[in-house]
Amino acid sequence: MRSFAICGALDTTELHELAQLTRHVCLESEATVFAQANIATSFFNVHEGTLRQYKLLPDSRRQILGFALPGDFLGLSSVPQHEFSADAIGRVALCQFSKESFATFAENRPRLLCRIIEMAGRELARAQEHMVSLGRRSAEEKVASFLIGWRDRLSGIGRGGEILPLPMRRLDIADHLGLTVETVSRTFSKFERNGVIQIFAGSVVLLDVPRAETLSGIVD
Amino acid sequence: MRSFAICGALDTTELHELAQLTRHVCLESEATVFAQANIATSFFNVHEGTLRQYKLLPDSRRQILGFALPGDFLGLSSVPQHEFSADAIGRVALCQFSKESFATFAENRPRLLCRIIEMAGRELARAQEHMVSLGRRSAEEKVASFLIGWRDRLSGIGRGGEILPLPMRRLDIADHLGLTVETVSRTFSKFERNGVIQIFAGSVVLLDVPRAETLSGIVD
DNA sequence: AGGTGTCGTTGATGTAGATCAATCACCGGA
DNA sequence: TCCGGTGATTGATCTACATCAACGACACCT
Repeated sequence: MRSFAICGALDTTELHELAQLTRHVCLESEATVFAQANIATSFFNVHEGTLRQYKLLPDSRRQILGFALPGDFLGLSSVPQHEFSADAIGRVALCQFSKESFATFAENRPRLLCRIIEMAGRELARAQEHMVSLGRRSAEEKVASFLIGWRDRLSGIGRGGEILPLPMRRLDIADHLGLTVETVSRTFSKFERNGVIQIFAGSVVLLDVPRAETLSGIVD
Repeated sequence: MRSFAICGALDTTELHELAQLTRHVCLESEATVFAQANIATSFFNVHEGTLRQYKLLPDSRRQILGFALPGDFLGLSSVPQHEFSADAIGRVALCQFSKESFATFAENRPRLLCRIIEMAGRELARAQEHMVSLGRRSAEEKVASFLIGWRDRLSGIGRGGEILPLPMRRLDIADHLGLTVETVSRTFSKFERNGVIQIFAGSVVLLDVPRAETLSGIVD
């Protein structure tokens, strides 16, 4: 439970009470947590692993909205149906709450509600930053800022380190950045040729962070 | 005050109390409400008019995140600085609250907090839908889905009607959709040629909504 | 009325990234 | 061991949209 990001807003008694409402779920790779347009009956909290959250167009084009990591909240929706789909990249452990019982629990706990607002704000900020990438950055800038952003998120949950794991496939990165696999692959190769990164199976090493930051268009 | 979207969560006494914290502000066209990276000291609620919310890259590329309309909340941020800039498109009337005093007021009013969570969820959903446009839709689809979405938002606040006002300039639409002015203009012209819309200064009429919906890629 | 600035539109041309296609590495199963 | 499937990479070609350029319609000022 200690990885549950909203727990900071709860005391020991409350934590115990919340634990009563929690169901622990483990998912195999590629398993679906929920699908777009399904009725949302549960919230989820990521305990371990990585998920992709995505929307599909009728002709099966896909936009990956983001990747969820431990501590992230899933299914916070203002409408009864899920607005997007979510599935597991590799094995994933989740905490599941019924929407109803969680709502009852949270209803009269302002500190918890404030924490949720704060998390929603953070998520919105990430979405906005991503809109900049999708709308106004070149392929190189998209890939570079993705790598920097991914590294920062991982360090934010204490998973920082020399090697940067990339559990998602190239196609996922492409569908996240509004590019094709080929362009993502070419950009990775180019970065490696230029000594910015080193590519391994399922991970990269950021050899030249300042360079990557420049390429990402964060700095002038 | 009645247009304040969060008011539904308050009783008459509370409304009165909140009114004490409110400062009414009027802005001329092009006036800035707040700028990216400025310290956020206030929340705003749009009372009348339209605003653009945008992020700038160092080289002055711009991504318009969205347009704010009456009832919308501005400045809900998880960090002390504003994450984006906001300025007026035409004359705008706002309600301003100091962040601090609003926080104190909201702190122990769970119903209000829930309302804010709901609004944040709605905003996040809009952002996600927009990511699909930016990442995976063609220029035509972007423009068509923008028109449909704009119409729906206006009807949602009781401003629906035959003619669809577009207070923002073509450049704003371009920076919103990740296109250039020229492409937006060409697409508008094409739609008009094909009898989908009729163009006027500052507005359009949607002549063929089903067609526009098809073009937007919402339907097959 | 003439001058100046902004905005929208249209045309000609260029290019970043998509599409099409082939190859290679890797893995799990027969 | 061979074989089929998936993912990553690279090359050749194509195209949607950007870029560059020009012009017309207004609005505002003097």
